[in-house]
Order: sequence, then C-alpha cells, then structure tokens
Amino acid sequence: MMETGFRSQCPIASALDLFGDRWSLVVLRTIFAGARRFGELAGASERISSNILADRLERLETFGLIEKRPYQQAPPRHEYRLTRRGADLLPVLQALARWGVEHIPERWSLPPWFAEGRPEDFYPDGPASDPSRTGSGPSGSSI
Amino acid sequence: MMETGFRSQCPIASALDLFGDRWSLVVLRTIFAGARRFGELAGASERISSNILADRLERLETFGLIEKRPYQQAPPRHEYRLTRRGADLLPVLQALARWGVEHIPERWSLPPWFAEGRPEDFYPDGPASDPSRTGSGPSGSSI
DNA sequence: ATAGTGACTTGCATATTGCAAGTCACTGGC
DNA sequence: GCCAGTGACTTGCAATATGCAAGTCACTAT
Repeated sequence: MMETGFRSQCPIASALDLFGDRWSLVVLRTIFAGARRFGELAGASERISSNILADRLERLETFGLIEKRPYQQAPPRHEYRLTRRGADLLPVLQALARWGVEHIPERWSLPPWFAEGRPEDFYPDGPASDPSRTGSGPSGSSI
Repeated sequence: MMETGFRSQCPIASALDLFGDRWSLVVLRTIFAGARRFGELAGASERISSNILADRLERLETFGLIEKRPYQQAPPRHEYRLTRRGADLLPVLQALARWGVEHIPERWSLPPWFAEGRPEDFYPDGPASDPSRTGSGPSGSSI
C-alpha cells in the first residue's frame, strides 16, 4: 500500500480502493434510482444489512461521492444525495449494467432514464435531480 | 440471495456478484495489459498476495471471464487469457479509469491502446490479442 | 547432491460481511 | 401517563474474505 492509502497510482485500482467492495456500487445505483432515506436504501432488492448500509453511506460520504442532508430536526434524520463526483460514476454503472444484461441471463432491462442518462442529469444542483425522473424507483422491474 | 446465487436480477448487482470484490477487476486489468503468467500477474504494481491471485484466477475462469492455456508440459504450467465475455468488460474498466484520472489526483494517465481500445481488440481469436499491442505491460507508467 | 525458479498451497491473524436482535428518540393513540 | 409503532442506526457474534509470510512441489541447471 502506498503512503496515500491507494494500492498503486493506477486509476482503476485507485477507484476500486474507494468503492471496489461488494456493496458500494449497489448502494450508489440505488441512490441514482432515486432512493434518499435509510429505509428506502435498505429496501432495495438486494436486501443489504443495516450495518453494512450504514457503513457504506459513511464511507461514500467520506470519499465525497454522496452528501448527507437533514430532512427533519427531531429526531435528526438525513437524506443522501449524489455529489457531482458521485454522479460522474454513472458511466461505470452504465457499463456494468450493459455487460450484465448482455452476459447474465434474465437480468432486468435498463430503463431509459438510466441507459440514456448523463452524469449532469444527476448533479445535486442540476435540472435532473428531480425525483419524478426516477419512475418506479429501486424496487421496480428494471433497476 | 436468490436461488440462482445472485442478490437480485439487477444487471449491476449481478455483475458485481461475479467480480465486485477488491481484486478481480484489478487482475482483469493486468490481463488486459498483457500479463499472462502467474508471476507476471503477481508482479503488477498492486502486489496481490499469491493466495488471493490464485483464488481470483480460478473464479474468473469459473465465471468464464478468462481461460487457462498450458504453456509447457513439465511441470504443467498455464497462461491466462481473456475470453470474449471477459474482454467485453473493457468499457467498465475504461469508465473506471476515466473516473479515476478525473477525480483522484496524480493517477497514471491512460495509454492509447487502452483508452481507445474496443473489446474486440482483446478477443482470444481476434486480431489484436497480439502482445505487441500491450507496450510496456502492467508495470509500466500508465497501467 | 544443492540451489534456483515458478506456481501455487498452507497457517494464521486481521478485516469484512451477514444475520438477527437491540437501542434510541421520537410520534400517535388510548 | 402508558404502550406501540417507526425510522435510523448500533451491537454481538458467526462466517467469510483478505493479507502476510512461509512452505511445498516439480522441475531445471550446476
């Protein structure tokens, strides 16, 4: 391990050092699909354990891929949103999705908002953070 | 977990079920960069442990992403090559690399053979499996 | 015979994941 | 007031994954 915490200076290996575990990209997918709150994220089809979800949210926040925003004061509750940096991971998820659809039988098809989306559509201050774009959300038949 | 071994039918989650661990995509990157033999793969910049490398090679072979070919008989020795299915992961690696270069300071730049390559260039029976395309290999300054 | 090489395998400590239950701070209903 | 419900985590513990370092095996060369 290099002194910076990365395995090497390779951009692939370094990116994977940040989110190359079983769950981080799955959580990000769920956020791309419009989920914001802990319960919604936990409710995605993969049934992530709450301790793993809490841990991943904290990590993704630490790495600047998502940000936490309060949605109520008592008790303090937060929603999670993509940052620009996090939204820029859309092409990775799209490439993964295309590979999955092509090579693993009986996967869900990709919804148009995802297949044709651009990172900017998901920027926190962009026009397309509008949740109405997300359709059926993470528990839908597609993603 | 579904009865098929996948967490859900989402193509992203399913793909990650196959290779969403700390090392699989790093190993695949090293193979894309031209490494073939165990020692070459172990020699990449990230310094993977031999037990993890052996395990990942076996898994990647089981999932049909790489294939093993003998390069000598005594003692029996093998080289590892991408399958079509494995080569089709190039866009994923390219997207990861682009994100890494953009968002993590001081990463290696992408060599043209990688940045501009297509999956077909890396097919086992394609024209571009030629190792001369791989330039300096995995231990080079780029990837 | 010994030493070296390459491809793993093994032993063991540490880290991560997964399951299930628990805790806390609220709210609402009686 | 009490109790139950809810949402967001936290905790305890077993199973699995990772990492380090050494070992093993089958060869080759000297």
